[in-house]
Amino acid sequence: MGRSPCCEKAHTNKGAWTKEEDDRLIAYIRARGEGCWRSLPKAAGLLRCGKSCRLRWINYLRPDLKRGNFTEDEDELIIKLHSLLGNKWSLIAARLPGRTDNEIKNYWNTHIRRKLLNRGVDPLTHKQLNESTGRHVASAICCNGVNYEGNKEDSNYDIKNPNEFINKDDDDEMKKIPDLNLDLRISPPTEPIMSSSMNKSKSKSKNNGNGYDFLGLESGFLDFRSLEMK
DNA sequence: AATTTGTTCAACCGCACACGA
DNA sequence: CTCGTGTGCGGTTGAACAAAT
Repeated sequence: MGRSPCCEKAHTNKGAWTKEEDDRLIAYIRARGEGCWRSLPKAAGLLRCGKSCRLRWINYLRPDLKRGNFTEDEDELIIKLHSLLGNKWSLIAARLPGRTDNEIKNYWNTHIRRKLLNRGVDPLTHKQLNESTGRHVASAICCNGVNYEGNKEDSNYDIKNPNEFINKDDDDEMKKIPDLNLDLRISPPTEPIMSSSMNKSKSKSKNNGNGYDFLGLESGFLDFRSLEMK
């Protein structure tokens, strides 16, 4: 019934990784490098499927990961990039050094979405809720399971009259980012950069001087300044 | 102190795509 | 061109923890 499993699941561990498994994976990748995820578990002596190993490495074990809280700048960058790219978490992550798509996705769902709603912005459309259709307003509020009328943090939000939404802190914050024009586009990248960056998976694993070209700072393609405002 | 409810985030799942045979 | 395989992505789940009752 259904598809066959992505890999041999008999005799594979699931759930949280142990310290020992982490150590084995790190040691193996240090010695052999990334790639060949399907065969890696066996070679590394891990009872995990390749996908699980890849995810663990990318999201947690990679040495270039920046752990810890997101900064205000990162928040704003994520919001801006999401308005451009939608739920393309991997593309957004590529522009945030040391952050993973999974981390950003989680952060979006737990923090930023709420933050935007507090500002009266629909996280789906990035438009003011009062500019959205009634359906959008309803979905943004109801489907996120957030009750604004009962939320202390959202005391400035009048659900009956989003036009009246005022938040001094957010107003100050908007002054810090006056260029947050959500009607954005990305200027066409130059050819060689485009080909290297868009040729994602393969080039990524082979671009292995010391890992990834986060932010595209080396290539220049992903430089935030290349985001062009209308 | 015990229980319930809410939140966070690591990990899983299935699909889509790229690529080589 | 088709098919099989490997990889990456985005959505979802659920365990662990925190806060509220």
